[in-house]
Amino acid sequence: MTRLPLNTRITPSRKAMIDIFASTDHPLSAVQMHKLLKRLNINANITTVYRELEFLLNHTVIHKIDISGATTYYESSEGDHHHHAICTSCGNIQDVTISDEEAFLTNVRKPHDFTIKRHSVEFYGHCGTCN
Amino acid sequence: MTRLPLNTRITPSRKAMIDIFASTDHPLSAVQMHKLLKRLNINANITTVYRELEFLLNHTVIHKIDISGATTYYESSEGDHHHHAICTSCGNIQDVTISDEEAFLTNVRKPHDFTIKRHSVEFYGHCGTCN
DNA sequence: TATATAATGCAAATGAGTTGCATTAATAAT
DNA sequence: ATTATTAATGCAACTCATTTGCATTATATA
Ligand SMILES: [Mn+2]
Ligand SMILES: [Mn+2]
Ligand SMILES: [Zn+2]
Ligand SMILES: [Zn+2]
Repeated sequence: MTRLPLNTRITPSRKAMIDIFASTDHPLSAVQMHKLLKRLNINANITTVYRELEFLLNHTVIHKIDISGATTYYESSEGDHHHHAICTSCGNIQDVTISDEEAFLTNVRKPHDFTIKRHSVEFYGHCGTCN
Repeated sequence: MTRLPLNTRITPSRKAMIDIFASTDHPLSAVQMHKLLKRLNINANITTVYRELEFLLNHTVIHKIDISGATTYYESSEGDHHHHAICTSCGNIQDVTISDEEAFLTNVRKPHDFTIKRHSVEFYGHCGTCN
């Protein structure tokens, strides 16, 4: 929850994107966000969407969900730390938590002198409807 | 270690790529592999390299290392299961093992009805020389 | 109301990876 | 050894996500 810089201007697309991320539990791609904005009659350019995603990432309002060989998704940084399960058949993304993630991290035998800043954990497989 | 199909032809670039992966502990990108082949006087087209990587992936000779916002790397499937630490400053990739990974997996609270086929774990931060 | 500059639109560029198609070459069959 | 089959390849063109340069617009501030 870093504060946004004081020189940050509240533009319609920025406000809308922040609101959308805050009010949905579902990850979104840049293109999906672009379409959502259109539906709200906010006709931002896709470039603007990408730039705003970058901005929100930089200020930890959102974070990335990297999917192997596919488009990047983004979701709000609100809520507890968690990871994702991605269906390789339909692309469906679901939340995954690791109970006692502390223990998991202490079991990581990281390279000598490596300082871990963040980690990324994804599970790939088939969701209920694709099984 | 799935067998390669019986109709698989042993071409110079295929043999070289298999050998290279088998004899190095270092992950390689498609472009790096392409350059390595050149140095061995094997002038395969970059398309051929991509196609061969796909082939070797399909037959589990190698596997992917997905790096957030960067080029994909590949490494041999030989050796014990492990993960990676990626330096966000210099791109250096190092192996990471999780002791008692069994425990880690049993602590994963996966979505109901989701069948996990594989998982991906990466650590991002700064390596020794970039600290 | 005027000013500074953050944000935007648009077109063009980038970069990784993919695809279609004609050609070549590894292997099996004769 | 020769021929036939088809896997593998080269090349150019393409796709797709994302980025960049630059001129223009609009938000916040004075
Ligand atoms: Mn999530
Ligand atoms: Mn490795
Ligand atoms: Zn599914
Ligand atoms: Zn480094």
